[in-house]
Amino acid sequence: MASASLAPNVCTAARVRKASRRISQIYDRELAPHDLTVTQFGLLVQLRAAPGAAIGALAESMVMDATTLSRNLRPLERRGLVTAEADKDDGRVRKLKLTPAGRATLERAMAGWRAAQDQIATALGVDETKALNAALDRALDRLAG
Amino acid sequence: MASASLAPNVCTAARVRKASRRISQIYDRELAPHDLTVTQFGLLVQLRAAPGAAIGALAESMVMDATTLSRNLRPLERRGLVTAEADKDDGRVRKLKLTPAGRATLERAMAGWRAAQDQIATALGVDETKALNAALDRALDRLAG
DNA sequence: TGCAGAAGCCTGCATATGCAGATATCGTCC
DNA sequence: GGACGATATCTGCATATGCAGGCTTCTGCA
Repeated sequence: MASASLAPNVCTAARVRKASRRISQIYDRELAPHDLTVTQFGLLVQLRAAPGAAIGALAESMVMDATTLSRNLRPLERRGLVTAEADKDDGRVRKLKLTPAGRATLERAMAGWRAAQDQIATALGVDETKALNAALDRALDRLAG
Repeated sequence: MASASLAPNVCTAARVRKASRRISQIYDRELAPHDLTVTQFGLLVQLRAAPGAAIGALAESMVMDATTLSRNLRPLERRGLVTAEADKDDGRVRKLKLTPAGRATLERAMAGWRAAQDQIATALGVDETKALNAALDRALDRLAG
């Protein structure tokens, strides 16, 4: 019988973390010529889709701690790709927006993103990629917390 | 037709990174009472399975940069859970081993790991969990590089 | 033997991640 | 109007992650 010491062989965390590292590497390398990490690219995409979002709401939608997001924004603000101005109605809230430079950088970086996405699709196959995406979506939905 | 601006909606990186954050959080919280992160727990498990492993080989098996692994070992060495001694035959190599304290810590932490694993299995269901694990394994295999 | 290239590991740099706790603001209840 | 709890964000701390570049050691070939 399988002993308890073999248990970590079925560890979901080990797998998803490995996959995250590997896949992040692929995207990071394609995005590097555009001076963006995959994290930063994702933030810009989110902000383009939801201009004026607050940090807390954005953090929740990205399944990320608000403090992490707050700090991840720092390099983008410093480079002038994102601005954060106080909400008129609620002094606690910082409303995030893409600057024109941020929008332009995102446009250019899209080519790198597509290249990375193609690498994944080529390696896994289109169907397997879709299946993986769907499985991850289901997991995220069920683990929402 | 779907415009290019919607493309990131099908981004595999965003999904796997979100899932990694969420799942890591679950494991980290269960392992925290044992003073281990999920990364550290994983390292101890690997070293128990492959005593005397070198950093490079271990890094490759964990799909992790060798420099990252090197630094991740630091807290474990400092706490006396892991030792690294020079290889007799090759002065470049550091052979990693679990100390008795490391082994004992791992034993105790196994309960936390099981609790986290149970949370995943309960939320996703056993079949879905197996399917997700299998999909991640396939992806890691195809993306090996 | 000696040297050139490879291999293994490290440091420096920058970002990524989350928890605990602090601060400021808002809303509400009295 | 003021106190109190809730909310939004930030700081301090520690670990996690990978790239560029450097040092030491090994290996193979001349």
